[in-house]
Amino acid sequence: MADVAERAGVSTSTVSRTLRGLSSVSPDVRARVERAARELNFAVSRQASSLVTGRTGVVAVLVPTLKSWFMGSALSSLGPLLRAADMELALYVIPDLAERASFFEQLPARRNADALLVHCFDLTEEESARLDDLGMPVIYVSQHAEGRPSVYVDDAAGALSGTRHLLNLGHRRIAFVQSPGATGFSFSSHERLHGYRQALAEAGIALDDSLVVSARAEDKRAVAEALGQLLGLREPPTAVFAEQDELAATLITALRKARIEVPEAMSVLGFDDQPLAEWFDLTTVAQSPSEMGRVAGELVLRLINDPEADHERHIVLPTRLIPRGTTARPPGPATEDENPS
Amino acid sequence: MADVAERAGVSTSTVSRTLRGLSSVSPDVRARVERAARELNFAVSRQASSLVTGRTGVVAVLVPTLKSWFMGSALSSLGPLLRAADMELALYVIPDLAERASFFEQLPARRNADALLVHCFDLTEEESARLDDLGMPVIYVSQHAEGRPSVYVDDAAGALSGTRHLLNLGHRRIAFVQSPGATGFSFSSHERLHGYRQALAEAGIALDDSLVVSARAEDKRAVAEALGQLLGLREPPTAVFAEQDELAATLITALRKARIEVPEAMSVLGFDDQPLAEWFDLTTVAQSPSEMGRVAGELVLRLINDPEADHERHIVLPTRLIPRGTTARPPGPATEDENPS
DNA sequence: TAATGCCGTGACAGCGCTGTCACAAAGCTG
DNA sequence: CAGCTTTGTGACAGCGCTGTCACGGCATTA
Repeated sequence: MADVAERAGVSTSTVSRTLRGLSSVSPDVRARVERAARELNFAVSRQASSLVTGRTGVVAVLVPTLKSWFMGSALSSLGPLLRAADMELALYVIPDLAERASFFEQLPARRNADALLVHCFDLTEEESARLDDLGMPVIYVSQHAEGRPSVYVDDAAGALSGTRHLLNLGHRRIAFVQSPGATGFSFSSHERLHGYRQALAEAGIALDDSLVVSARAEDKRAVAEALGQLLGLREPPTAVFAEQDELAATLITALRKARIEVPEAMSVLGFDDQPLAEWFDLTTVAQSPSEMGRVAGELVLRLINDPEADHERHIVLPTRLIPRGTTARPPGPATEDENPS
Repeated sequence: MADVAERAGVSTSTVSRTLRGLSSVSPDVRARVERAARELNFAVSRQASSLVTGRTGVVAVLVPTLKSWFMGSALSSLGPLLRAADMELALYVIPDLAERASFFEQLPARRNADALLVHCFDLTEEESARLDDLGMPVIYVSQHAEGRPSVYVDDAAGALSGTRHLLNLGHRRIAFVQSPGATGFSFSSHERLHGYRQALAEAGIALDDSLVVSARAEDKRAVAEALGQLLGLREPPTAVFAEQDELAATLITALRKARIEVPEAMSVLGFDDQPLAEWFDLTTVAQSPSEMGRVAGELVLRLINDPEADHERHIVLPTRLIPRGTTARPPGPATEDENPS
């Protein structure tokens, strides 16, 4: 910076002011400084300025993985947004519980970021409490954190409308398939199940726990077994609501293999609307992770600029039902069932 | 840090030495300092230390998007590796040409990282030259950069073995479908085409340019049209080699719609082995982006630690052919064709 | 016993910026 | 035209660390 100052014939103070875009610099000095900076290929050192300002210009982002469509989309919209605000994005990929423990042990983001964005982790209260002590805004994305700023999709409402759609088609026996993660069922999982149950209750249909089964989405064998449980019931379902599209796709594959036509003999409904859904022509409840990334990014920038302000703490995003080809009226005399007693 | 020093009854120098793990600290002092640091919830400020050491502890990573399976997998393996080496990962998502121009204009990574990892961009020579001036190691991932360190998959060899597989099955009319990106055909694209041609040449089959068509993978209509070109030939192909799995999946969908059985009437071969391939039971040439991320991460760490060392500049990763259900012998009296004159 | 070397520790400057204050010059006001 | 404000600029301390150097104490050697 001293070099630039010398070349432009001004003090380093003035160079600093110019490069930060402060207004109290006369136009010709500004021009001289900018030229000098360009000629010398100069860029301010973030390290040095953050040392004095106390702001790092970094947003730390915690994600469990980047392999999922969801994370990829969220970060793909978050990234450019932060860059436009002249912020860096420090990424922490925490793939398993061991890494997670070591992360919370060291908390490497501690003094090295202005805010933290935590994606989809379903943290324990203890973990959240540690993050509270970080001394920076922490935003929970795609999960609900009591009393802390968070951005998430309205899973319950989505599942509610999805289930209603199946009911409206005439289905009365509707199964729900859940997928547990490494630390049990996620918050989203619970909410979606809740929405499903609410829709059934609303329609006056008694809950039947044998219609709710679970299997890890990645484990095709387990999914097939879960399907088997449903097919072996005295009164099997005519529709299956899968908590995630991937699960739905696996179910469809298994159903086809068993020569059970989708949607003629069995309707399948997904949740997410990831690219796979289109390949499978899957009716699904869409959420938009890129929208979520954008909203979370905007919130984080607001919180950095005034952490005290009374921002909306919980931003809940809507879902949309996308009708495609895997749902239809149930087999049999559905017309008569449509106006139940 | 002063607080820790006071609490432990030592100087800040000693605290610094302890926390950096230098050996010249007596065991009991080390224990005292570590306890004090833990009790005060202290972590060193990277900004401050990088100011004096000149090393930022950051690896900047440039990616075009994170929505692709490829990027997600690469970063998912890179992330934990860098964290294990106590490095931060600064992510720059550059989705379009405008962002790209502005990135190269500002070069925000300039003094804020120790190394730069550039993924899949097919940079112009001018852009690469700018990066050379950055004063830090720059590693090109999944692309070939003349005279600069890079990590990429052996696309030509992969396409060669893929095409050979089709030839071995008895196919003689084999089409190749390419997908152009925003800046034309990628390096990989060219290499794969090259491998395809080489296999044909090797088998003594004359190249027929009408068998090489192109369509953007995302544009299903365009892919269908490209397929139409092939089907409208006087002597249509019996197999199609798609440059990417997504393209292959779109082709399969279009073929099914046209009631052309895969693989009975037409074999389809992909390239990538992304999750979609398994859903489509697609025979494909597999590459491993997570392996690539790992290798790139190791290389970057080596280059940071001694930039002058004579490291292997180009790391070429192998591909593997994954036989699945979308390739078969060509229709008709293939047995006779198998030993061509 | 004196000379020598090594080990563990502390003092202190300085990394590259920014914020504060001081100050000169120019523009107002009555 | 004196006295005020406003504007643009420079000097300088200090952010939180680390690297260097100096120094006291102990072990080793002649």
